[in-house]
Amino acid sequence: MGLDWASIELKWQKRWAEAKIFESDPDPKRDKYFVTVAYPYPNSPQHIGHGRTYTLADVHARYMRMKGFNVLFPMAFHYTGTPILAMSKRIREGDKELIETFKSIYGVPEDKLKEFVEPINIARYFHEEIKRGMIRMGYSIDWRREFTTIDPQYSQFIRWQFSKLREGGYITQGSHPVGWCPKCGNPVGQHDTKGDVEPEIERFIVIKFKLSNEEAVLPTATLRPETVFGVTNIWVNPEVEYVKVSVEGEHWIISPQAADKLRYIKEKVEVLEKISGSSLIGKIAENPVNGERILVLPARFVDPDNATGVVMSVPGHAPYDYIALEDLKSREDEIKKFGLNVEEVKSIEPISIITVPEYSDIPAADLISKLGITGQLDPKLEKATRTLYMHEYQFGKMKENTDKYSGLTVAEARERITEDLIDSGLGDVMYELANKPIFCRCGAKVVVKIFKDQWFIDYGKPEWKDLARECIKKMEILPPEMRKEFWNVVDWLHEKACARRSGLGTKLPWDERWIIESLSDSVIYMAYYTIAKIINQYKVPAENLTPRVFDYIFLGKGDLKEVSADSGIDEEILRKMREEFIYFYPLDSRHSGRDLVPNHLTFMIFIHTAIFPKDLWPRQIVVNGSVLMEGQKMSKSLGNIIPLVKGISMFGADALRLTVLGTADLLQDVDFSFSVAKSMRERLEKLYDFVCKVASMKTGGCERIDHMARWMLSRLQRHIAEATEAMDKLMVRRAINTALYLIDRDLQWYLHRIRVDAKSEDIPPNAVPIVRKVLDAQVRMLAPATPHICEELWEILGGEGFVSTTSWPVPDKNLIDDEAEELEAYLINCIEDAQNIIKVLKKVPKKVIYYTASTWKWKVYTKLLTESLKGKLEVSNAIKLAKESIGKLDRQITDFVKKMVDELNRIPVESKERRIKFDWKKEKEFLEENLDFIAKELNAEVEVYGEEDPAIYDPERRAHLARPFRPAIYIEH
RNA sequence: GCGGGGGUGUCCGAGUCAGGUCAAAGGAGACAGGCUUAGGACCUGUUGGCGUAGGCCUGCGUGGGUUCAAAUCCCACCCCCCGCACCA
Repeated sequence: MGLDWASIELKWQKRWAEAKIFESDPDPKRDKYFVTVAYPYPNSPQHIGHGRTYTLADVHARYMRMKGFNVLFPMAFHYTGTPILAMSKRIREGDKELIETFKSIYGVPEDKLKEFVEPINIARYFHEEIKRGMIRMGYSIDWRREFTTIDPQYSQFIRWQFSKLREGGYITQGSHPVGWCPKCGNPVGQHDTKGDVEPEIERFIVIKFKLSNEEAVLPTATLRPETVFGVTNIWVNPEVEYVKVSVEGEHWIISPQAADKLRYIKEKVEVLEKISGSSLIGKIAENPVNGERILVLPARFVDPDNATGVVMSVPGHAPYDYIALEDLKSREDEIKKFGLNVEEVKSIEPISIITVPEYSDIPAADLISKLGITGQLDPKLEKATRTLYMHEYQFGKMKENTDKYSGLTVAEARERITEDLIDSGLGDVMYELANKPIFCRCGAKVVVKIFKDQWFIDYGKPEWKDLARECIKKMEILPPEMRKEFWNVVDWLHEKACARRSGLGTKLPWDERWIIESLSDSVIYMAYYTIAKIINQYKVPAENLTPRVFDYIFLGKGDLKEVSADSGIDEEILRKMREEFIYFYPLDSRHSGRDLVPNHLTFMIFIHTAIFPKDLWPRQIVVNGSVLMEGQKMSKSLGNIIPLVKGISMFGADALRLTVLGTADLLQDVDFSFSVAKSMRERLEKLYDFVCKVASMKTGGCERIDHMARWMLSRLQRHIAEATEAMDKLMVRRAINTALYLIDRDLQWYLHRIRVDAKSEDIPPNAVPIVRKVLDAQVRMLAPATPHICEELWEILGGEGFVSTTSWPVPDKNLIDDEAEELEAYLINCIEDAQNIIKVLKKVPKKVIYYTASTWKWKVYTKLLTESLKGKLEVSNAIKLAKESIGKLDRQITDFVKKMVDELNRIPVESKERRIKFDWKKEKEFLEENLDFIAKELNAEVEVYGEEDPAIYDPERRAHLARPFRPAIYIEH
């Protein structure tokens, strides 16, 4: 069986489009609500994971629309960036893996694939594919405002943005190390490398040890410059050939590999001559910080491919150095071989310069013996080094033999020494890839290059950070846990490169060699949506969109007539654009995945504060987690990426929407699974069947409001309130859970209860109006999440217009009926108690007898209940109160009071407040009214007596156990 | 390291913000029964321990604390996942 989902979806998508209900224009009579979501990068089709963020934004838009707002929810496409470029290059080169991905996972047709050699064709293809998917998911987007980030008009907008930033002093220029492909002549990111490795750049401090009697230095490279005070010798690898190079006029002796690398870092690097490593052994150098005489010694662990290939030896605090030194000292032949003085070498002892808690003076030695390291090529040395590095950095203090750094923490000392060394020319900086080797897709080995005169947006500016903080303070951030994270990001954010040399995008207005990078041209485009409609409509030429035009529209600067004359844009069009912007801005809610928090979302905040006045800053950010596929991360290599359109054809758009929204809280990862999606679809089909059934039923003439009707309607109001509260915080999962499952559970109970007299499974006619009320609310509440099926159900139920534009239900306080709910809870308890006893008895019951509590018990109970609302009950006081209210006291009474005090001190205030309103005389009456139902549930005969009933049947003397809200029970078997 | 999220029963996973009716929703699996030629699907029941009366004991990463009362609040510790940029 099952529904024809596809035709229902198409039907409503078509009707929505025809009725243009999602096209929003300024309407001064209505409040606006502006929702955006980070636009997609069209280098692949969207998959189920992307679907989550967009669906959430759509649900939000739909919810606000039902709340009566004039909602604007637009969409655009982010063509800017290099990955598309890299992809087309790979296609051109016939990359089998990528072609296979496109063909089999993404389903790109052969003829289209051929066009992918042009980057723009990749973008155009996936743009259309993604857009189709969005329409098929039922997103309520105003498509009139669509654009791409390489539209010339948009480029004008971005140029305006950058001019503003530059005017505001937010742009700086400087040099920066980047991963670099020497062959392509471009910086490389993760997507440019073989195996998608992100180049990690490590910063070494080079400390220059001048050789005695020579015009050359041995530049040792280290990550721990503060240990220079503990240097006992220098290590070079005797089996390696070194070179003497001129580095900006200074002579360095380094490995040839280091010389190659330096070319990308230093201005002038020239190799002068080759020098064998062994010939360096025995030379004397001078420690630049204290003038100590330092001997050059041999060590095979020295890697010529790492940094300079020259290492300063700090045996006290570096396990490698310690073991190498011990090694050498124990081998006289080796010492002699290099012509060294045995006594001199043997006299070298580690120097202790740092104190670390729980370590001796020579921490390196501690770790060596602890880990049982035996030689200088032992792999455990790596671990020892890391451990010590971490401990000293965290807990270490500089000793008194470290000159002006003594007493500082290691962390402080490192910073200060680095600065001092570089300032004095005794030190320098060298970069190295931490995760080398890395290869560019073209095959060349990636190096580190200082990228000259790079343009930056200076997110490190303190005054700017203050503005950003102010914006965050005023903003709503959902879920609230994320606020802290934004706060931290602002703290550590610094200069961010904002332009690059290749890729699609907009050229920097003042330096056209550069293309504005994609995280920098996507920060205030929400403003552009407001005018994109008009630009598209009137086909406003890009060249007319001058900076003065944007100043006028977005900042209200200048005079309409003048701006019109100056730009050549009609006054009317200009005025309209200004109107749209003023009406829809600021942005009310921005949605994205949590991966964009440390970059895009924070940049958006920064740039808004730099360009717009405070009343136009964004008002809310909503962050959601990602989607796993059957418990695993989605990835191409696992082949578990399901394109969204495929998901739609498998489960239907609504079931898919429900699955990505209803199975995890905002921040948590959704674990998508086929079985869940399938059960969601089945759940919706069940709802459909039920609605059809109810819609076809005759409504009973009299709409008698009996106990169960009151109960059902009361429960419904609570669920509406709960779902509304949840939606307001975008806790969509909770809202769905309430609207779909909790309401249904109560509805099932309601139907179960009222069917007691009816033989058939049909709903009694007088209950139909109640059921319809429930369904009406349920369909409205589900409409944002599952719009297609809800439109269908809305139509079946005879609703007016579209459910998408009808109102969200409002709980009716007058229908809240505490008594009905209390009575019903009471009944369920009575049944469960009896069932519990039957279970323990392990007998089939013949007759179940309930005894309700006597008048005096109720009197005392009511008294104690009143008293307990004032504060904690004490047994002694309670006994006094009991005596007052019934005028006597005996063992039975005190036992009862003790029990009640215990119970009353345990139940929540809310239920006490409900109970205090309860008319206890109804207890027995209510049980009697429901005898048939209880009998059916327990599958036994049921009788009810009052504890004081003269005609009581109580063979086992159980009646005296009766308590208010808890009748005594006797079960005959 | 810094920052963020998280550790719940056989497993997955709610509950934690607003402490109490929480032995802890909902699934899955397992077991028993119904249906069926059989399997599947479906339905009913059981699924921490003890108990011939609605009860008791143990229990929500570990250890403390606050409280009449803690899965929920506070402190410390252990473990897992994610981010730390020039990449969308």
